[in-house]
Amino acid sequence: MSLRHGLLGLLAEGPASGYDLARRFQEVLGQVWPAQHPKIYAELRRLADEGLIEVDNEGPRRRKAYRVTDAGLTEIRRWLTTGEVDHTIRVQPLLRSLFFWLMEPDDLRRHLDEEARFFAESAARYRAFAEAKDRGDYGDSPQMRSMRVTVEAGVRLYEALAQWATWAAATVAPAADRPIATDAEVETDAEVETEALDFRRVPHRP
Amino acid sequence: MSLRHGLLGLLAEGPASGYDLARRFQEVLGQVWPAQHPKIYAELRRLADEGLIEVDNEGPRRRKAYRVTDAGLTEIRRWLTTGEVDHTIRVQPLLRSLFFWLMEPDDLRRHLDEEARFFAESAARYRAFAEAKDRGDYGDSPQMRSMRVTVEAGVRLYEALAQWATWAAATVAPAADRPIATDAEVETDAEVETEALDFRRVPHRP
DNA sequence: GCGTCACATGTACCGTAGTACATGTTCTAG
DNA sequence: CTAGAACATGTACTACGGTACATGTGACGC
Repeated sequence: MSLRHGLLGLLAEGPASGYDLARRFQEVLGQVWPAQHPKIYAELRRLADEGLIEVDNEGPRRRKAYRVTDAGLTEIRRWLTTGEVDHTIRVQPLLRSLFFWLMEPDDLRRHLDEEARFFAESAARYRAFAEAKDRGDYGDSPQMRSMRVTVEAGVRLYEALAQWATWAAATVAPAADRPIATDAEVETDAEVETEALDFRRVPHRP
Repeated sequence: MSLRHGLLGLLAEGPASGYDLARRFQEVLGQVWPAQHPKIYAELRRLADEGLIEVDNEGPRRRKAYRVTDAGLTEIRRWLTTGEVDHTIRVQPLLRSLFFWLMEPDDLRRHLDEEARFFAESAARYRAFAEAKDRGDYGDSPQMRSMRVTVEAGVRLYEALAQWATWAAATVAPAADRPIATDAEVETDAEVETEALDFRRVPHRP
């Protein structure tokens, strides 16, 4: 039931259409909280039925933008302050790691290398945004400050995973032909060529 | 479709009943990959229908233990080496953090303190197990070595989250009446009173 | 001998996530 | 002026996870 509150929260920043919200979800939360447009449109209708949001304006191409109502604002605040936090972290690579003992050392090594690279790239992408934000590239609204905090979590989480994968490769399937890397050496500073995340607000084109 | 492979992987360690598997999922993966017994029993039947597992023995109280077949072993190996890795990390606290700007500073501070405490405790619990393992408390099977790797990820992930929450509290809602903590100071070494995780193999009582 | 706990397995239902498919509209580049 | 991209919204179906409910069995203490 988080999609519901995710939408409510995004709408609290300003009116947006289902299409806008789908894109924002994808850009900002793509790796962290995927949501498909069919679900978004359906949920928006339900939220509107319950009076938590209402149509703000209708634009070209059947575009329909919504805004939160007072009831909606109350609800998202209630969820944030008194709602149960779901602490499960569903990370498939962790599940897989339980079964590493079933893999051929070569396959495992290759697998962990790829994982490390992927996580390091993700971390670098998030860090690039964090740094842009800290330079002031995106202004300094309260929403931006919150997003900065979210992005920081992304950076830390992906860095942790990248370093874990590297550590795991050295621990579980040490290669004779390469030096065992230590955590310090694998700092994910990454000169990785990263396509920058676009966290800018979706412009409202009414 | 990870439950399927999770069960296959656990059964690769040795025969077990649905009940055993439910308990192991809960103990080992409770916070990371929850799975309820109804789903487990259903999936076991499906796996048996497809010939990936078969009944090993039937015990008292309708107990039915399964073991993997060769086909099942092949399948789990295939999944591990060539199956697509799902890299989404679904962490509700991250979603929530996007909306921190909607919270009262006091509520937010309280919230982040609680989160930090929770994550630190989780990290400490996993670390306690990791240390026990490193002392040799649980023997040294290949499975145990894999589990050690999984647990290491848990430790790192929860530590990262704990430090993030503490950092966020200091960044987003700094309290006038308390010093701003730095990352270094909040090392999650935690003298937290933790109930140790029980990672021992579920004994087979036929 | 009886109550209670842990063992052990299941059915039924609901809500949500994901995928495939379908459709109409405006803008822009050639 | 037309092809294609991007905008914009939806339906239908499938897979999956979670909760509630239901039932039977063996062990153990009192």
